[in-house]
Amino acid sequence: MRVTAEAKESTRRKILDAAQDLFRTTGFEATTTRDIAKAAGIATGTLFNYFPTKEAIVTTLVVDSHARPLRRLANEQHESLEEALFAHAAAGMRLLKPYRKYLTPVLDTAMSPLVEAQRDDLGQSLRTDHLERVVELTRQHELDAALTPVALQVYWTLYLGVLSFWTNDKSPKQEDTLALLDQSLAMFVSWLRGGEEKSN
Amino acid sequence: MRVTAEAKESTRRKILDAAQDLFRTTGFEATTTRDIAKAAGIATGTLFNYFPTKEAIVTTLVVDSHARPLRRLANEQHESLEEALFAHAAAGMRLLKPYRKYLTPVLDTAMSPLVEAQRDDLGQSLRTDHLERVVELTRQHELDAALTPVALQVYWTLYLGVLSFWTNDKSPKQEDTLALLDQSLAMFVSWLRGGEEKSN
DNA sequence: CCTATTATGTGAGCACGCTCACAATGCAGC
DNA sequence: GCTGCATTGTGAGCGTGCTCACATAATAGG
Repeated sequence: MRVTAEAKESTRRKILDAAQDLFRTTGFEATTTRDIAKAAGIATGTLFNYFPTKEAIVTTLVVDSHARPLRRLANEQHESLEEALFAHAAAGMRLLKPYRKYLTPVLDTAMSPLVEAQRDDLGQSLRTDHLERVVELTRQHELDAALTPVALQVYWTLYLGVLSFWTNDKSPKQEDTLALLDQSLAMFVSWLRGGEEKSN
Repeated sequence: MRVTAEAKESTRRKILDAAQDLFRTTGFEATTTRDIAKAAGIATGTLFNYFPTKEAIVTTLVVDSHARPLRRLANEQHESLEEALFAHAAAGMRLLKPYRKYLTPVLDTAMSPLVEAQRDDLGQSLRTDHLERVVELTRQHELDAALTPVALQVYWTLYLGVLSFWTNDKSPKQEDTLALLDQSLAMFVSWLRGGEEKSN
């Protein structure tokens, strides 16, 4: 069961490579599953032996890009929580950058604000990993008491809003997106501080 | 050209009624355009003479529900801006309530956070009308200086996040959604206040 | 080695949203 | 009324994403 396993992995890679290539050049929606199969040199049926849906392919591409978890810059101390969260979000977006143009299907499903909406648990890790780090950073700034489930829900909504905006950002270096991110996080953090004061 | 016009309007209504009925009982995705056509007593081709896409049908249902603009409670004065915005959003959701279960396609397209993503201008009014009232209320509380385009973008993101959550809210009376709305607006308004202070 | 069993590949075919060439219908000008 | 034009209705058919009954290939047991 070694030849088989290798062949299987090779087929999987061929699909992902072909898909990535086509998505980049032709776009997600304009690319047909038949196109991907042909480019990978397999039958359409085979493609669906490896991925349950077309979306699962693009989601896998995105998730795989997060496999090597950005070394967390050791513990590069950021002055403020804003700065730390900004750096964190920006790092996530750096990983997502190659997929920016066809991120929409991933946002709609795998990263949906609704936990219950997760069709598969493929994208689950994107959300939980990101949020875990948010919790960690918040704790470092001793504001974690304010991080209720609702607060996390609000954070994720804001982050998705930023990503969604980013998808179509026409400004030269997407600086509009960074501005939106900055404002969103400033609002979020100052809200956390407010909640904390009350509870003290 | 009277008989014709009447007939046309009648067909349009038959489609909308049939669609609303089927969406409610069967759900948006499980309902086929062929089903709608059959229920309306027309051919599938005819259906697409009236609505360009299946989504346009559900969007039309939602937009039509906003046709009779909620009388604005005269000018029922709310103590705080939070309360006013909460009442405004809650009023919007009261209108949307019949469509809660199949609101997702509308959120994804017509109400998308990306203005550029609007395929047609059908849902445009949903966004602009809602935001106009937000501007108006904010002005009444003399905080409109802080209402930058970015701030409006943030507001709309938060509102969509609440609606998206609402879509799947399993809590008995959707009180979780109201809590989320409350928190989101509190955060937003206190952020506006902060921005205002600086600019004064 | 040969056979039985399991894993993988295949493409015709399904149901869907939507289109288009054409048929039926309604109405104006005579 | 009849004819000609415009408007509305029709359903076979297209291209999707995806499925399934089956073919093929690879491994394990003897």
